[in-house]
Amino acid sequence: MVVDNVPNEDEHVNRLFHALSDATRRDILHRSAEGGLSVSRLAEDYPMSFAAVQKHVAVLERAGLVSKERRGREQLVRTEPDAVRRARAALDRIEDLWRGRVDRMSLILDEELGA
Amino acid sequence: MVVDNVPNEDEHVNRLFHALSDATRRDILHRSAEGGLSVSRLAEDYPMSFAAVQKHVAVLERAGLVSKERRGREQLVRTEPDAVRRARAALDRIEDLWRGRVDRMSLILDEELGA
DNA sequence: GTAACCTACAACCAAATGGTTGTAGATAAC
DNA sequence: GTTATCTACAACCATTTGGTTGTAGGTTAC
Repeated sequence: MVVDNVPNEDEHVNRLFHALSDATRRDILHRSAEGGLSVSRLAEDYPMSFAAVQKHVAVLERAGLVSKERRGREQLVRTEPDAVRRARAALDRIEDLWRGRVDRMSLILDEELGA
Repeated sequence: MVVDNVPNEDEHVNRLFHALSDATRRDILHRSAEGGLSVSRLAEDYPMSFAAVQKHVAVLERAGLVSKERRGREQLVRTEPDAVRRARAALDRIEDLWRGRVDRMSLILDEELGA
């Protein structure tokens, strides 16, 4: 049995892009990049229930794109720039392949295969 | 009423990231970046039916990430670099926002420490 | 203390997703 | 011409997703 509470890299990238595939979640990312917004504050601006926004934040959190910090009774959401950069790196790998940068590619492959 | 058979930008980005949120599809992208592979050729290497791979290619195609070119009885798949770049641009917007915040912060820090 | 607010989480539901098998149409090979 | 190959697409199924409402616990305000 594979230990899958320690997700592998593929699963992590899956979650990253899945989290980014929803306009509400991308908007939450944008707004939370500015500073710490509470979940209910975020929820005010979307045409859906508080619980729905809470779920969107949870998806972003599982993807590592945001983290939450408790302050009093509210939970402040802030985006994690490292995760955004990881997503970009995944796209870079695809783009590099297209450009035929085989040299950089083999380096990256080594990385990915853990060799 | 919004004309929505002409998908707006959000919908397009949704499809882009959704297409990227699956490891099989990312692998197809990687392999199709090298050159034109037929769908059945692609399908050989995945532990699923031909129809399943066909669906994955369709998802990539709807996202604009690949295009198909008929050659004889086979359909050659090749990745569209422009779409990959569009996805990166969406991430760049998020990252820019964050970087903007950091720049402002370092500015403030500079002021405080330097003045 | 009580009321109001913020969050967590469960239960439920419709729709989308990711897979399957099966059928059918074109093209290539023999 | 027949057969094999490649693709398209429909129908079906289990699971996930994205939304809802409802309940409960913690924190702040009065």
